Amino acid sequence: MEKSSHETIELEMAFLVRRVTSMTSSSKSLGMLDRSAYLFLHHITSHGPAGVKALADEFQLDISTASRQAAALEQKEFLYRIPDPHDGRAYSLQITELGLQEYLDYKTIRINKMKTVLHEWSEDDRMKFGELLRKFNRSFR
Amino acid sequence: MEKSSHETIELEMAFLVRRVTSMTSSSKSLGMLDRSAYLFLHHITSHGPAGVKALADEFQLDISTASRQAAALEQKEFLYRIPDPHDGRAYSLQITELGLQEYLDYKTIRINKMKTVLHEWSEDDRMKFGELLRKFNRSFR
DNA sequence: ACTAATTAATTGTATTATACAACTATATAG
DNA sequence: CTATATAGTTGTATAATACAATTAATTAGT
Repeated sequence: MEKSSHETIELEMAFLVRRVTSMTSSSKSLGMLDRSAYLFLHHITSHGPAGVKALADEFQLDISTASRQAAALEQKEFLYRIPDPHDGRAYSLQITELGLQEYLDYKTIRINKMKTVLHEWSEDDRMKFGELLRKFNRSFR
Repeated sequence: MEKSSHETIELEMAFLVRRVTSMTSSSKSLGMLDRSAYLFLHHITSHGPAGVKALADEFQLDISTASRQAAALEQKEFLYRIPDPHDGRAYSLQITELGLQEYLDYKTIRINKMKTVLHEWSEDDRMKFGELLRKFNRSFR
């Protein structure tokens, strides 16, 4: 009996998460950015400043988790906060020069890892894979 | 400037891991299997009994982590161990009826989740996605 | 206008997955 | 037959997460 496409995706997804997790945790030793930190910096870099709530929503994290991540990034001086002029409770998190530098450096490392892993693939397959991954992520929201 | 395929994959991969992690952690409340447990049961179910070392290698986990996972599964009576007749240090982990049941139940839940997420996709895209995910995972080893 | 309900964020606490290091017991090689 | 390697366990630490309680500010209902 052949595996259905759903079945294959379901299984390979479990594998994938394990593999990617192990890949990122091995490089963590060298003060690397963790996954959420990377996503935060990416989001702020490409969509502009955001508050803790917005980041939590975007990444389906509990607000408390997002708050701690933001605090950690602020403490490392990768982000700084300015109070929202219209709402005394809220802050806007902005990226610092140092944060941007760190983000770009880490991104380069990640892209190079991908290049290594995918160097034998056809450009066609790589494009298709990227496209389907994006589509899959969008299907989730 | 267009994103390169590597760049797209790199970014979407970070998203994906976050999404999938959040999906599985939300269902965890109901005594669901965690990711590694699921992978262990899958592996033993489809490749036969295995020792802690083999499982650790297969999933690129530290042996201590694999040992604890195995112990947890044994404690829940999803696995049982029999001593290796040729090596007094080693054990072979086998799946119990209960473990198999749990594995199959959880698998069904996961597949159904995938069906929900992917119901608007063409079967072509689903097949291609599954295929590329498998290929990606194999590229990693 | 004033109390009630809502919201943004933080902090306390617990859990889980993980790694690394130290250790035990067995097996294999010089 | 000693020295080294291997399978597995246990101690300890860390990171990412969620949930609950709390604080301070905003918005809505009467």
